[in-house]
Amino acid sequence: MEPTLSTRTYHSTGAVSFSTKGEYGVRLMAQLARRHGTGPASLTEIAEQEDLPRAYLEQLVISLRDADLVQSTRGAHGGYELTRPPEKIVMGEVLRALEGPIAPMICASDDPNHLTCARSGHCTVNFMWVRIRDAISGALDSMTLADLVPSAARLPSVTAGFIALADLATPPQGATKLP
Amino acid sequence: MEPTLSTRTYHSTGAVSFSTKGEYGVRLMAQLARRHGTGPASLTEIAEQEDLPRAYLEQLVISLRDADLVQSTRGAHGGYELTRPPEKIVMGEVLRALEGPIAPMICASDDPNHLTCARSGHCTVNFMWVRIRDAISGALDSMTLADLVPSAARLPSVTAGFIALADLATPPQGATKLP
DNA sequence: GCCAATTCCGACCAAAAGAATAGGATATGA
DNA sequence: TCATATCCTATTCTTTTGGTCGGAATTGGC
Repeated sequence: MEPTLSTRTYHSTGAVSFSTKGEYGVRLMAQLARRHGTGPASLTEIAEQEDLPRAYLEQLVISLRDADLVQSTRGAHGGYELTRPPEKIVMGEVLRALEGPIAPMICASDDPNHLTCARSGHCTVNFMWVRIRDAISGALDSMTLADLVPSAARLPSVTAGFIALADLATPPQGATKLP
Repeated sequence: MEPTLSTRTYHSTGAVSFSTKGEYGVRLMAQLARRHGTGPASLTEIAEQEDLPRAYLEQLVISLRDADLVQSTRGAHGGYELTRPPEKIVMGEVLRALEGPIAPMICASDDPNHLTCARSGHCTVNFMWVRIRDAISGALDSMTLADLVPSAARLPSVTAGFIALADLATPPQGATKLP
C-alpha cells in the first residue's frame, strides 16, 4: 500500500531554505484548511492527495498537534482537523511549530529564552541578522492559512451555514490584510 | 601555527538559518570594510582577529572575488580588499555570492533561470514562499556594508582626505536609507 | 468480541550537506 | 632565495535531513 519506490527529495536551493518539514507541513495544513468543518481527515487520505509519505507526515503532525494547531481523533474514522478556522491560523505559528524559532543566525532568534552568542558586544553585524529575522517574521505573521486556501477551493462544510456565518462575524485577528 | 584543536560549529538554530558561509563571509567583509583604503589585508590577519579558520576563509573568499566584491593581490604583503567603498556594497550581493540565490523554497527562487516545481498550477501555497523570499531580499537589499561598520570603527585610510571626499561625493546607490 | 482503520511512539538508517583540514602549486616583495 | 601570500583541489569527519519500520494503544462498525 505504501509507495515503496521513494525518491528522497533534498532541496537546498541556496540561502535560507526551509526544509521539507516546513514544506510538507504547510501543504498538510492547507489540505486540512480545505476540509475544515467536515470532520477529521486521515493522514492516509492526505498523503495520497499530496503524494507525500504518510509515515513522514505522521511525524510532522505531532509538532502541529503539540502547538495546538490541529487536534486528533483516534481509532477508526479518526484523523486530524484544524482547531480553529483557517483565517485564525497565522502562518508564523505554523512554521515555528514545524521548524523551530525563526533565527537566520544564532545571535538573532525569535525565541526569547535563547542565549545570545559570545561575540555580542564587539559584534557589528548582529544588527543585520535581526533585521532579516524581523522581515521574515513580519511576512509570516501577516498571512493566515485562509490566504493560502481560496475559499472556492474549500469543501462544503457539514454545518456550512452556521460555521460560515460565525467565521464572517469574527474578523481575522493578528493578520494584516494583503495589499 | 594553525589552531589544531578545532570546535566545529554546526548551527541550525531553527528555521531559515544561514550557514557559516554566510556568517563568516559577512564578518570577513566587515573586516575588509574597516580596513578599506589601507591596502590589501591578508586572510591570516583577519582569521586571527575574527578567530576563524584561515583555510576555510580561503574558500569563502573565492566566491566573493568571483562576484567582484573583493580583489586580491598575490604574493608577499598581498591580501584582499574591497573593490568598492562599503556604502556601495549591498548586503544582498554579499549573501547571494556566499550562499546562492535567496530561495526559501524550491518554487520561490531569486534566480530567474531556475525551474519552477512540477506542482505549480495546482499549488496554492507557492504564493507564501514568494512573499517570504521578497521580504528577505528586500531587507538584504536595503542594507549596505557601511550600515554594518560604523565609520568610527574604520581604520584611517591611507589617502584619507581624497577617498573620503570622493565617497561623499557619490551618493549610496541601490540602497534605501534606514528608517 | 473481533476486525480494520486509525493515531501514537520510538528506534533505526542512508544519503546529503556542512564545516572544515591537508597539501601542494604559484606568485611576489624584501 | 626565502617567507608570505593567494590559489586550487581533494579528503575527512559530523550533523542533519528525510525518511522507513515495527509495534503499541484506540476506536467505530459488524
